Amino acid sequence: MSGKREQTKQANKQAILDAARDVFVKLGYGATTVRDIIRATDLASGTFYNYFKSKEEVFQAISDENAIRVRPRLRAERIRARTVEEFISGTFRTFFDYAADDRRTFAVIRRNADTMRVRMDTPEIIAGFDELRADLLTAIDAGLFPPVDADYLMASMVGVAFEIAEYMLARDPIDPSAAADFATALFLGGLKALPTATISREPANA
Amino acid sequence: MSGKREQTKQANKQAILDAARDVFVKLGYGATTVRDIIRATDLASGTFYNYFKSKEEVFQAISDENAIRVRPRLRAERIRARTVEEFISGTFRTFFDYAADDRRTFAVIRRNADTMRVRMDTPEIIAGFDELRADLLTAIDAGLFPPVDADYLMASMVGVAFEIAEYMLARDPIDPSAAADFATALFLGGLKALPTATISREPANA
Amino acid sequence: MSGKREQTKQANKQAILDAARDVFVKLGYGATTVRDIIRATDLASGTFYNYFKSKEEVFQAISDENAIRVRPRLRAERIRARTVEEFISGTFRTFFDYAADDRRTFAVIRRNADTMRVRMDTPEIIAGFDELRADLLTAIDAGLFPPVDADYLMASMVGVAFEIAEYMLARDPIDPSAAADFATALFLGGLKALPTATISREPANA
Amino acid sequence: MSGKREQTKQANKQAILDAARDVFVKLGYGATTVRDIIRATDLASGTFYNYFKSKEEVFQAISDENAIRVRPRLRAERIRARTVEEFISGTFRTFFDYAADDRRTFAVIRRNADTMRVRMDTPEIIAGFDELRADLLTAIDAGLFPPVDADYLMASMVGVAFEIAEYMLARDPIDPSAAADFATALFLGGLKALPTATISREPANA
DNA sequence: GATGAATGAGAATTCATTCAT
DNA sequence: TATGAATGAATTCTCATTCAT
Repeated sequence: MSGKREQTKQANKQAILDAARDVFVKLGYGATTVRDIIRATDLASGTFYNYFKSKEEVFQAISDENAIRVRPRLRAERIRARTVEEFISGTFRTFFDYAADDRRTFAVIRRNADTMRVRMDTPEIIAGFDELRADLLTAIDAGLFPPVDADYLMASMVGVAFEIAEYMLARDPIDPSAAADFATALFLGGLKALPTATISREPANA
Repeated sequence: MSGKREQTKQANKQAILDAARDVFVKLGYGATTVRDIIRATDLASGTFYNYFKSKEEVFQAISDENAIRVRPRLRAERIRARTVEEFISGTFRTFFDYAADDRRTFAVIRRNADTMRVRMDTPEIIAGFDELRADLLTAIDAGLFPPVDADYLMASMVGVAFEIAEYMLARDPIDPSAAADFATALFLGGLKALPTATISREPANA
Repeated sequence: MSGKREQTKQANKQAILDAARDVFVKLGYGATTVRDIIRATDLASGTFYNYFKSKEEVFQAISDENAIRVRPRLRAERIRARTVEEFISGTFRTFFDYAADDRRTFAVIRRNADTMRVRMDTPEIIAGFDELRADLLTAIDAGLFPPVDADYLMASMVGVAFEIAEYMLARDPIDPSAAADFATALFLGGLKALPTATISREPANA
Repeated sequence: MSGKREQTKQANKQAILDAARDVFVKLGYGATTVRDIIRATDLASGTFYNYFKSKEEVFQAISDENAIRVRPRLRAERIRARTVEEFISGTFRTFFDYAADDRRTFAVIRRNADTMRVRMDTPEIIAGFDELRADLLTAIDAGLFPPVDADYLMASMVGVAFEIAEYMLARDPIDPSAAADFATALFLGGLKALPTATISREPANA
């Protein structure tokens, strides 16, 4: 299971994943072909099929790899939360920290092409949304949250998280903490609770 | 200008757009080919190219058509707004009404493929985001809004609008008013201002 | 036959021929399409077919137009010739003068593309070759020429004329007289009769 | 390097070249499509593109293959030449021998289509012209030739060689020796040095 | 398992030509 | 006659996938 053979196998698989991530970011998912991915490795075309069935599968593997990495952290934050504040701020903080850390992979699912902007949610990511929803329901049951529409609340958190992340990553320096503060304040107190800022007139370009 | 010739041209162009919208919804943008679109019309393959250069162009035409239709309405709402409440609620109400009305087109840009969920923002849509941002800045200048981070606030509104719309459209009956109330309350007062609801345990499937 | 209608017809036909000549020179015969020719006029595509059946026909019309223009001159020179010298020098002189005058059209049949060099002989041009051959036979019969292989002599004259013309047109200034002198001397006395020249080491690039 | 794989590759490439040559001769370069070439092999369409990018590339490969074969022979003749006679006669003799030997390939670059006659010179052929020009300059420097216009002399030899070859190949029997004698005599002594012949009144049809 | 050439279905696109206006 | 959009056959070319080595 961990002989030399096994090592090569792992190395090949990883080489494909790494190459694919780069190519997806560069060309976009739609325009990427299996050939493009292979060309970005030093493997032969046939070898690809020893590891993946299609570019879809590679894409999911990359995307899942990350969802799987961040989901448990998000869960842990929410389970540990004793107050609404902790639930909300823990979730956003973890998410933005992760997005900042792993922004190359983030770029795979959230791509700004020449003209179009695309966001792709894989099953694993969507499962993360369901998890959030379930945790919200649990929190409502526990009396932590008022009995609000859990779908819409989940949707709101997801929408704010992904959309702000986009603009956060376009800034220099990248400041996940500020992003988390903003989102948290919004959810806890609405507009009037938001941190005030020096306003920039530059056009946003995420 | 309105001879039989001109009429036929308009009809053909519209036939392609209609067919394309259907095919995009059915197969997803990525999987759709120009051939698929042509096959869904009763036109000859060459005719497609008299009107569009590629499926990208058709997609943009469809997407833009709608952005162009809803953007002025959104602007009007925001310009008319005399209070924060009007600004926020007017924006969401208009957006969700539009999404409910034109949900077929909405499905084109926000599509649930076999497994993946994709959202695509065309330049025209993105221009709508910039417009919102500009209006927020104006409102801040006018003292209507506190001086908050306009990019993040715009991002939050966009994220919440698109994400809630998704779940709203999955419900029966579709209730844009409730969606608008939810989003508005969130932005005006945060979580504790949200309308309470009878909680459904069914999994959300947007 | 010469009403306004007739004038327009002639003008249209000429417009097509002119445009075609330009396009043939620019793109080469092979790469040129009927659409390219039409685009270079301000006529509609259908109009083309009122005048020509295909690009082949246009090409031939252009090529023939010229062959028809120069062939009688060549004939006249040869018929008038009372000596071998007059026959040879008259032929070359007329040919090179024509090539220099009408070099734009000459470029249509003798094109230097990026990499390849192409020469195309239309039936009208080939008929000109046959005419030369016939005149040579007449001259042999008349005792003007020795009884040599008329085909090969004709071929030699044609080969020398077209090939030298190529290089002549690449020079600045273009000197048809020098070209004619060279070719004439070669045919009358061979190498040792050739005019001596200051030798240029620059690579020839015809 | 010479496994079964490598053998198959060579065989496939050659099969394409052979098929292409046949098709070019049959249909003419202009009318030939990549499909035509593929159809003339028993390979799959995609295979063509493993070896060549376009019909242009195949054409050049065929044409170059031959230019490369004959050029060294021509050079050798000219370098070995100790007199003008040897230079001229060696060049023509070698050229006409080659044309007679390899007349199938010769037909590719000098083709009589339905109506038009086309001659195409690829870069490799043109390089052969430059080589001749360089050798002429060397010979002039060496005092072998008088200081004549090397471009025009080269052009004359090329023109005569290709044009006579055309008619030579149309005869039965094909007699490269006679062709060489004719061309050599022309260049050495002009018209009056040409071999006399029994005159045929049949129209030449090259 | 790795290789990489062969495969051939099928996608995009062009283009000559027609024909209703 | 002129127009120019529609036509659809035909062509180029790509690409996922297979399979002999």
